[in-house]
Amino acid sequence: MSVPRTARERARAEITREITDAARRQLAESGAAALSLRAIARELGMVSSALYRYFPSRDELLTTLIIEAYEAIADAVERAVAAGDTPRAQWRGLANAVRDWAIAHPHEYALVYGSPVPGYHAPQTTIGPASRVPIAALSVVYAAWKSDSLVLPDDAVGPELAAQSAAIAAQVTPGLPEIAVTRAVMAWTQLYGTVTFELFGQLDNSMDPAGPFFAYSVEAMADFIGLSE
Amino acid sequence: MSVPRTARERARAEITREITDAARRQLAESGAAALSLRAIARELGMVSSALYRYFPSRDELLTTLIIEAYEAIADAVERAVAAGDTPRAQWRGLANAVRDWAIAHPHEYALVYGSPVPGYHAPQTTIGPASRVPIAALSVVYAAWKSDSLVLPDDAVGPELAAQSAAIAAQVTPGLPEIAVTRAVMAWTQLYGTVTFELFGQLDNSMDPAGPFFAYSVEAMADFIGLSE
DNA sequence: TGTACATCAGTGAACGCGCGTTCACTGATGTAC
DNA sequence: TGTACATCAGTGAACGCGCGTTCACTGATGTAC
Repeated sequence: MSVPRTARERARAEITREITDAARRQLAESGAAALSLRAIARELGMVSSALYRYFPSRDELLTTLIIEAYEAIADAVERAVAAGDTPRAQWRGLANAVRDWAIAHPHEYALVYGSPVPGYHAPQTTIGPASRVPIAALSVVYAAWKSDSLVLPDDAVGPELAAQSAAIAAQVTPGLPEIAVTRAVMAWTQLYGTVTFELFGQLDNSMDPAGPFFAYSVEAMADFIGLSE
Repeated sequence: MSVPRTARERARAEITREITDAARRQLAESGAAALSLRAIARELGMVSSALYRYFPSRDELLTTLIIEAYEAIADAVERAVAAGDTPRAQWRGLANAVRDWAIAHPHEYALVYGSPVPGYHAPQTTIGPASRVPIAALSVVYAAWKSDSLVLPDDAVGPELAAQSAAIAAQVTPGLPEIAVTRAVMAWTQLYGTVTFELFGQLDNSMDPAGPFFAYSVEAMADFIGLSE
C-alpha cells in the first residue's frame, strides 16, 4: 500500500484500519472462531456487504489479523532485545516481551500460537512475520557466539538434526555451531510452552501465579543455551 | 454409572457411547469449535432433540469429551512409564507417549491443550484427569530420587517458587527437593511446547520433520532434570 | 403369569438466532478534456 | 474553470445455510400387585 494521494485513498486506508481494529476488539472478546464480518459491520455502523469493498472474504481478514499479530509481538521482542546490553539480558528481555505481550493480548496470541482456526489455512504470507521471534532468539545466541562469550555444551546432535540446524544457521546465523542452533530452538520452544501453559490455565493449580516459575525457567534456559551473565 | 441391569440401561450406555464416538469423529474432522449436536444426531440417524435424553447441553458433551481425552492420553502415558525399567527410560517413554498420542489424535489434543473453546468454561471435574500426566512426570523424577540416582542440580529456586514447589511435592511426591519439582514441571512444559509446535506447524520451515529435534529435546531434558542413564 | 400404571427414548415441528456472500442500485468522488 | 464520464463506497434485500434448545406427542420397556 503506497502513500494515499486522494481523499478517497485516505478514507480507504482509514476505514481499512477501523475494520481491523474492530476485528481485533471482537477477537479479544470472543476469540477467533467467533469472529464475524456481520458483527464487525454492526460495530462500525455499516452494512455487512460493505466490508467486501475492503476484504474479499473472512479468511483474508483473518490473514491480515494474523500477520499484524505476528508483527506486533515481533516488534515488542525486537525492541526488548535491542535494549539489552549483554546477550543474557537480551534473552531475558525477549522472554519477558513475549510473556507480557501474550498476557496483554491473549486472544491475538491464541490466534497465532493456539489451535489452528477451523477451516482456515494460513497462506505463505504469514511465514515471514511468524519467523521474526525465533530469528530474534537465534540472533541473541549468535551475538554471544560472535563475541566469544557463548559457553558451548559438550554434547552433540545426530546427523539429521545437525543438517536441519546447519540449514537454519546458513540462513540466519552463518557459522553458528549446530548444537547452539538446536538449543536456541529448544529455548524458544520452552518459552512458548511456559507462556501458553500460563495463558491457557494449565498451571492454575500448581505454579500459580506463574511469575516465579517463568523467571526461573528463563534463567535456566539461559544457562542451558550457554549465555553467560 | 453403575453396571447396567435392564435392557434399557444397557441400551442407554451403548447409545451414550455411540454419541461420544460420533462426537470424537467430528472433532477429528472439523475441530472443537465446529462440533455440532445436529451433525452428531444426523450421523447417528436420530433427531437432534433426542440427544437431550443423554446430554443436557452441548457444553456437557464437550466436558465429557475433554475428560475422556485427558484420560486417554494419561492411560497411554502411564502404560509407557510402567514399561520403563529406569527412570530415564520412563521419562523417554512418557515423552514419546505424549507425542504419539498427539499425532494420532490431533484435534483431541488441541481440545485439551490448545486454545480454550470460545464460550466454554471447563468445570472442576476436568482438573483431576488433567493432572495425571504432570503427576506421572513428577513420579518418574520421584522414583529416581528415591533410588538415589537423581543428580540434583546445584542451583536453587527463590522463596515463592520454593513454596509452590513444596506444595506440589507435599501432594504428589513427599520430600522431593523443590528444585527437582520445578525442573520436572519445566520438562513437562518443554515437552508440551515441542509437541504443540510440531502439531500446529510452527516448526514447519525449520525442524522439519520434527522427530530428531524431539528426540534430542527429550534427552537434553532428561539431563536437565538429573535422570542418569 | 397377567394386568394397570409409570417411566423413559425418540419424534417432528417450531422458535429465534446468526452467519458469509451475491447482486442490482444510488450517489459521491476523481479524472480527462 | 467547467463539463462529461468513469470509478468506487456503501445500501438494502435476498439466498441458502446451520445452529442449540423447547415442547407436546407416541409407543415401547419396566415395575408392582
